[in-house]
Amino acid sequence: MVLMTQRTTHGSAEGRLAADPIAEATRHWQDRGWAEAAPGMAAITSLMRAHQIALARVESVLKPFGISFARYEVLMLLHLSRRGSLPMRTIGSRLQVHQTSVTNAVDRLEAAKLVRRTPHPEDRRATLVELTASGRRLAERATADLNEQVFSDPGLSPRAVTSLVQILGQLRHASGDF
Amino acid sequence: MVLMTQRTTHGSAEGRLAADPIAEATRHWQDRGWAEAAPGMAAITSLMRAHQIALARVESVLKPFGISFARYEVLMLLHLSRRGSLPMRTIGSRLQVHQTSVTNAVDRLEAAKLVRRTPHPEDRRATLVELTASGRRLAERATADLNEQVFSDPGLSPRAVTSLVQILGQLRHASGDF
DNA sequence: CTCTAATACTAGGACATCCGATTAATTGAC
DNA sequence: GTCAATTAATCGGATGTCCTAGTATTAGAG
Repeated sequence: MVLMTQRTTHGSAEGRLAADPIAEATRHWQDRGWAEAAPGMAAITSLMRAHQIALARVESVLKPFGISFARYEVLMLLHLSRRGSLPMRTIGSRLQVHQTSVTNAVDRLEAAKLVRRTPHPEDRRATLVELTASGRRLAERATADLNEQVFSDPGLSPRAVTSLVQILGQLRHASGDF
Repeated sequence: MVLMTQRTTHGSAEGRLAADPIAEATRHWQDRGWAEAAPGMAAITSLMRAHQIALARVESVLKPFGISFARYEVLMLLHLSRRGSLPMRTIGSRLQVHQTSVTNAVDRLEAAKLVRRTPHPEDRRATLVELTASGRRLAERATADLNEQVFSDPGLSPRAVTSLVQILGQLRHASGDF
């Protein structure tokens, strides 16, 4: 997930920490005459790696609850909705994932009795996904832990956090995310 | 991948574009008394979504070459190495992925004759992965396309790109990535 | 009202990732 | 030197994501 590099181990004794893989990749790009694309490569590669790190942190907190981040998102989407229920289709749109991923997540959540599938009253093609009492409890407890263990201290200064959200917002906007 | 929100469709005529899902999530967090964790939640959620977008862009460029980004990374790692070959183990360390993911990627690359497995001359436990001529050509062509279609214009101003790399660098560093 | 087009979901398959367990080979301690 | 601990790979299994159908059901055109 980090794209080439060169963990320079030359340095001193007992293999001191490797250099930043992304800085090394940038150097490679420049040496090969791709200087114009180097910053973009570094940005995207950083994004991939940071995502991997953040996801791992989040999943480790959710692990005790027996759910993945994907399933947590479905749970919270329902939890924060007025009725505590939404059509499958809507869940996919809000989370921006493929329909089949929703089917998959809901299958597992339903097996764990955290949600329940109900026929949509007005559209017989559709299925409503409804939070169960235990699903709601789990969503609240998981959020408390996530807020405490990850979101309250994401590993960046408040300024950096704001800046990051702003920049990624630009990127998302440029891709029609909103 | 975006965590709750509420695609406000209230507005005007023909359902105007939804509001930013992450801004909405932030509002929900604040309304529920989780203000302290809201920025971190927004940052991590933005990261997840931006990653998804960036990955999709990259994969669409690589698709014609018949490889995924994961396999492209392995190819480039070998391409940029001195000998054009590396032990499986090293590939996993550089890319920061599990050993089994490397086995998986190399299996597919080898099936496509883009790399070749060779016994390590000094350590019989290890296996060297070596780039084939066609693997090297593909790496160069894929990089040319990636540089041109994605990295040269990642969807952010040069200033934002620099800032992003810097901030994600902090985050990676805080997680011991380098 | 009827028939085609669009929509909602599920099924099955391809990939990628991680984890735990297993096999083979190398290291290091006594 | 010999044996336990460590290290390198692979295998099988669980998840998650996307894609391509395929099945219902609803909507819209005529």
